[in-house]
Amino acid sequence: MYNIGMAINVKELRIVFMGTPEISAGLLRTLLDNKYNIVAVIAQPDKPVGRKGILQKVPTKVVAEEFNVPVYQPVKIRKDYEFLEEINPDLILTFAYGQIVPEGVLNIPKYGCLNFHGSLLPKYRGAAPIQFSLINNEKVTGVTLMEMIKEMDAGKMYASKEVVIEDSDNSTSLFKKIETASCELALEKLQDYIDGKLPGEEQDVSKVTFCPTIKPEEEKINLDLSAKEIWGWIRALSDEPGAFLYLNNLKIKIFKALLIDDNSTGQPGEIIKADKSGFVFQTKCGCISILELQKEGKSRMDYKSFLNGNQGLLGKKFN
RNA sequence: CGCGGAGUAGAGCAGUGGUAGCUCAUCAGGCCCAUAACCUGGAGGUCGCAGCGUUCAAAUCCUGCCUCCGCAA
Repeated sequence: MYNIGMAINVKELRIVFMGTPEISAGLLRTLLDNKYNIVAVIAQPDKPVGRKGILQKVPTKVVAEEFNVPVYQPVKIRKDYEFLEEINPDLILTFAYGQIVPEGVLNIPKYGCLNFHGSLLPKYRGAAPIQFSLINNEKVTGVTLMEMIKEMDAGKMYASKEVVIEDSDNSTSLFKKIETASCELALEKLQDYIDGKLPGEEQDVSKVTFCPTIKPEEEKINLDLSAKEIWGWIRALSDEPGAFLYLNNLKIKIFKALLIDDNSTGQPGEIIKADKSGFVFQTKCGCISILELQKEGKSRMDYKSFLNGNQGLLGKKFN
């Protein structure tokens, strides 16, 4: 559709990269390592991090500075994007930027705006696709290279790459896998896109699902759910921020667990085993074996260490 | 100065003034068809750092600092 017959190397195009977190920084680094001409990086403003509230550079900014690429961090891109006109990009790539990109921006680059989305669209449009693929115990997810349009995550899909979810995966490992897949997808398909070889496929509206951001109150494990669903939440919230339950009024974060069975019934939250052979609690339907956890005020530890210092838990209940 | 918890053997904890203890792990030996089970014995800590603080006596009280963690942002 663009310049067919006239070879244009994607690496010669002026590309603006928009993204903020670690996963985005990984893709940015790959593009820079492969000599893509990133002329600017747009990221969320730096935010205070940690107990002390120290201002920390966002991950994409760190990478950009390493390669001497100018960084822009508008508080509201919706209102503040005239600087892009001067940069005059040919193409904009976005991956987990964190703000809605206004239509005014979408119209600037001649080759348009592409987004990397961490799911196989049309499933899991929205903010937390990677976490929700775990919450819903998906076996396969992936990353989709898509056209950005006004409606969020609704544009044409140009290419995608599948990622297999193992039982041992959690959010941290799955983010890493998606990051790797995104890098491969970029290197394999961006040139094809520029060459006009990717027609793009409209999303099947009947198959669209959405995933909202996870609210802090959802980090508390809901004992009305089945063991399988709880297991999904534990994996989705691990290693950060950690799904938790209360035991004796103390917050216990569960970082790693196993689904032991998904049909036994009993008192939800009751600890039915607490010895060397395991630390298991019952749910409404099935039970879960805790492998790594953290008591509030303490650091993360394996279940054997925890039980060593916290004896007599058999029969007690999480709530 | 946002609130709070904690730093004692490799790990998890107890120990709020008087010669440092428990559980697990570890090592040696024993029992057993066998064992992650059980029995016996051993090794392993200047009790986060500093004050040459208070005291006849400090892990324990006081002062300052460092580090880790939960919450709030």
